[in-house]
Amino acid sequence: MLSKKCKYAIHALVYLAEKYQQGPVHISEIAQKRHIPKKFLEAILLELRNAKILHSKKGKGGGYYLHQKPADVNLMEIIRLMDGAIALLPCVSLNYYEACEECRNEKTCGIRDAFIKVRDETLSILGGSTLDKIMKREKVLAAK
Amino acid sequence: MLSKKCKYAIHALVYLAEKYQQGPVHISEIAQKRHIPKKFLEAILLELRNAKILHSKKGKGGGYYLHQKPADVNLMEIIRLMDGAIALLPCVSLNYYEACEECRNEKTCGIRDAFIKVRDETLSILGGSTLDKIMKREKVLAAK
DNA sequence: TCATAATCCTATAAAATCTATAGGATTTAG
DNA sequence: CTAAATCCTATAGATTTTATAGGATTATGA
Repeated sequence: MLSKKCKYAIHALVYLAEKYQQGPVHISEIAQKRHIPKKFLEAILLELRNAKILHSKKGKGGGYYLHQKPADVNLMEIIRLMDGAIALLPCVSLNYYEACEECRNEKTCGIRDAFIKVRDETLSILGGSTLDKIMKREKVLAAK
Repeated sequence: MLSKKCKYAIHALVYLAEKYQQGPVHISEIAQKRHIPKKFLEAILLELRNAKILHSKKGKGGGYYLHQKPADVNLMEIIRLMDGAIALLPCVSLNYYEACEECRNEKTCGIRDAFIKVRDETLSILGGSTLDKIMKREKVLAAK
């Protein structure tokens, strides 16, 4: 399961994608519209900014806005940033690898195989899910 | 990420699959061979037994053994039992569904789509991963 | 220049979950 | 009847998640 932090991040980014190139958006506005605790959201947006996914403008009239195009931000990178590994086991994680203590020998462990497949399928789907596509999908669903 | 509890369960079940139809196996033996804290493992095996995945024999000469054939136990059911939902969002979970608070309208939420795909692919892979296949895989890898 | 409005930043509180153990009750074999 | 094993409930300890507090910093514009 994704953490609330991660879900908040995704929702906030979709919101900002909808306001792409319309100037900085206040934390308060996003918090209110998406029902996210403001102070928590503040920390999340800061992290997204440090990761160069968002830009910010300080002071009066400031706020947050997308650094990259909505087509260039995908769910895989957001989740990795917020929650860490996407793989279900540390020993099959590409970005957060750790050896499993229970396995005596990783090379002969028959369990990893399935989790490698899950990892690759998951990365493929999430990597292809951009803010752009999510927005388009919302429009399609809203039109029904 | 799977919990340790879940990883322990999988390893214990693979161990018991290797001893299928060879009589009850002591908790202590599994704990020692797979480096799992004994008391923790005890609780896990009890849960697997209550779920009819394992059988047990009490008293002297007792222990645990598989209730079903290794070909009939798969990773999907083990993970669901130990960790709950396999889906990454509660609002796309088949067995542990909950509405997302952030979404105003689930029907028009563009985010769910990708997570439904991830869920289906994951269930397909884990559902097809039986103890039997894991054992066979270990033999193949060990022969290399 | 200065008041105001916003983000920035660190620390920490509160809650929930995960991991592990304690201790005795119960059952069975011999 | 004793020893060896699971059964069961409770709970302690550790870690992670969620959320907030409080002030520092920065930018705008009157």
